[in-house]
Amino acid sequence: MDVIYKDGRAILREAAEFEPAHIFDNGQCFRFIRQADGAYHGVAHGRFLCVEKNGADVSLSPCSRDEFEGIWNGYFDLGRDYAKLFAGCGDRALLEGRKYGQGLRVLNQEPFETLISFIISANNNLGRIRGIVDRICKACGEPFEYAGRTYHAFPTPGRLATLDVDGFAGCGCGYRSPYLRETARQVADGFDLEALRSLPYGEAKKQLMRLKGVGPKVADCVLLFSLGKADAFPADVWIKRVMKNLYGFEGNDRQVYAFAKKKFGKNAGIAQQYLFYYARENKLV
DNA sequence: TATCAGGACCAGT
DNA sequence: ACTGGTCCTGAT
Repeated sequence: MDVIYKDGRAILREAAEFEPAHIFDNGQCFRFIRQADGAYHGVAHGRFLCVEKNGADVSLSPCSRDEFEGIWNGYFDLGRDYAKLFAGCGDRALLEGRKYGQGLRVLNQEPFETLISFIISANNNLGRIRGIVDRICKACGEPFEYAGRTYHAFPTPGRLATLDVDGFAGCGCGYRSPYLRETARQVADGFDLEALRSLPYGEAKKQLMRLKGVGPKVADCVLLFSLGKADAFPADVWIKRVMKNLYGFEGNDRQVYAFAKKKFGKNAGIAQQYLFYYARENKLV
């Protein structure tokens, strides 16, 4: 990946495998919002970032060399060569999905933010999840200024644990409020999310599911989107429909995972993201 | 002990 | 009336 630094920006040259819309509007991330001019504005790692595509180049700003190498390179999973992914897999649906979804990348987000966001995602839709997460950040996330505007970092576990159930409910969390309060408190009290990185997939998933509001689907999302487990395969109602329609496979979460692991290998979770595109293009969902 | 099915559940569109 | 699931309960 060719990167140049200029005027406080990092510019990725000829970034065919980086398409902001496919990255930010696919449901993995809730804090980057499309602006009227097509750029995406968001907050991660306690800082503001503007992401926009200019022709074949991608611009990240503000972004110094240190910020790129220390934060965004990892956040956007730029160490992985997506062009080579599944190239020889021979699976028609997946290759079609790759084509339609080119430029999609699986982010490496912050584990606590991902955990809380996906507890909120249960029985919910993208627009509403964004609203709830935004209100939570405004309620107790650290404020900071950028270009004359105020933004909020995602709350630390300690800060989020100061919200009571009514506080969560006031942000629109509904019946999830007690789950969120309990989970925030558990993490604030020492539940070590980072430690899960070094555990094998199955063990890490079991640990996550001890937290309130975390079932198999939410656990897989946290593992895939924030803990580097590319084989985690979130089995939601949509992907189950895809599995049935494309592969004639039906089963419970565990069976879907086993099938996906066998079929798509160690990057099954990334394959899952592309399969959505195939399904969408073919009006299967 | 493990697995499974069924109902309840906020709130915005 | 619908929603990118989870919790709880009771049954096998």
